[in-house]
Amino acid sequence: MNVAAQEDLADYPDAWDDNLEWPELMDDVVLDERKGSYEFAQEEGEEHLSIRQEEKRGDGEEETFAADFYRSGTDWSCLLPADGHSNANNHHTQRKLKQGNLFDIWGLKNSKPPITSPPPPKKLKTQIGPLHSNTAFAKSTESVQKNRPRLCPFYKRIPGTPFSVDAFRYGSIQGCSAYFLTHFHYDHYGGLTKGWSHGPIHCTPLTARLLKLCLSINSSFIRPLELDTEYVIEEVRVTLLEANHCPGAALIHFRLPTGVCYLHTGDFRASKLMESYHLLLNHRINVLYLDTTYCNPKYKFPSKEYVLNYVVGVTKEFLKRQPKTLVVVGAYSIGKECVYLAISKALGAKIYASASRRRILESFGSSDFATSLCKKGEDTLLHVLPISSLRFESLKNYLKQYKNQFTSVLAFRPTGWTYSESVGKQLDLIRPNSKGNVTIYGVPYSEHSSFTEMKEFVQFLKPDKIIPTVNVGNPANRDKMQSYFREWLKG
DNA sequence: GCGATCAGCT
DNA sequence: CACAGCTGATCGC
Repeated sequence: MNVAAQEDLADYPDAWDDNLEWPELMDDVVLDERKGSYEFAQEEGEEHLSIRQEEKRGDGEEETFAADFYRSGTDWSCLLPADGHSNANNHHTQRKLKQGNLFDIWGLKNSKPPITSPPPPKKLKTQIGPLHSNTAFAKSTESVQKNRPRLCPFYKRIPGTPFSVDAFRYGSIQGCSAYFLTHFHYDHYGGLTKGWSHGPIHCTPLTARLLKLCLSINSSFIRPLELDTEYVIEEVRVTLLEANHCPGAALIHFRLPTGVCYLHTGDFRASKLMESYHLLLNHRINVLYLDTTYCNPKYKFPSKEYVLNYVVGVTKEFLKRQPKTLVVVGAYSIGKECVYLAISKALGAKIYASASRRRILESFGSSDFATSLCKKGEDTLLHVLPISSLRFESLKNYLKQYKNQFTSVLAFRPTGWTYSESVGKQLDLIRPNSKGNVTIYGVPYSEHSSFTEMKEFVQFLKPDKIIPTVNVGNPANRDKMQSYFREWLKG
């Protein structure tokens, strides 16, 4: 998930009212009138304007994100089309499009020319006036003045429970006595520091180890929960399920004493295997908190296996032509390990990783890493590096360290990004970017669901209600996603 | 001086 | 736009 998107939502008044009372699931909802004044920065003024318009549309009734979802019940059609969206759309056409072209990143030939747009308005620091001063979140006036106050967005709380999910950046959350962490990625654990003392953190045993290893979280606040095991926490039955994301990532299934069931996907890549999870087969999900990272049909990518095959094939071919090649795989802290494991197994090569990365990989407790990691770069042709170092200049310099053994670099940048309608599964169309003796392949290895995978998962699950947790920062996006959900679940 | 946080960047 | 951060600057202690 993206931090900026979260921030966008954090700016969305309704989404972070800590005092928001959770409505009964299917009841009509009238949310409290928002109080407090806002001074919106120039920077995000347009966004806020569109939000405010949205709030005000209708006959004096509030039309907010939370209200939309909680009013909707099982009837998707009651989500009214927005009148005020021309504004939002305008805003988007004006937004700067400075994204690197993904065709370039993947080295695809049929690169579209970049869309030109007028330069964005100058950014100004956001300043928000006294806001939610009646909540536990209103920090000292100075910090409120200087930093935007951050209140837990409503979609990070589980109604009818004292639980929050992936919400550590908001200090002590009022009414929250158990904090859940779906997986160990910064945008989900952000805010956790070794001084954490706001309540117990529930997560998988692997994530628990990383909390201690990397963040020095006090063990007394960590509650490891085994996968596929039901725990009763605060009278709620809680079960973690494998999420097919990064190591230790879990879906969280909540079953309340009332029988109401929630599924929070955290970040996940939906798969057919999940359709055999007993909990998902046997209990109707009332609300699905869905990782909507790629909730757009333009996001298509092949299966992981397909991409791994491709990577191994490219590597073998390359080594035939250039036997003295150093193979580099880019990676974040955790995730995408399969890319270098696949190469390692195919070539029978050890994997070099920095000491800090080895500590993390070894903590996974997997026999794969126990046997395949090595401590010295000279001992193998296969290295894992931070994905940020996969640039020509950096790799050229890196190669110099090993100039006695290697004369060229073949690097893979696994990314979930794609927006190609035409490429789809045609990995043959991927072309590397080369400069001198450094070759970089961007490959579509994703640890989030493709649009189709997401759709099939939702259609299998048939939840009463879906709350997207990603890309919810602007109304147009939310409406678009809701219309997909409606389409998927109709009939 | 240190850790935490933030804007900007990829 | 977004992945999941990283970097360097700034803030608070």
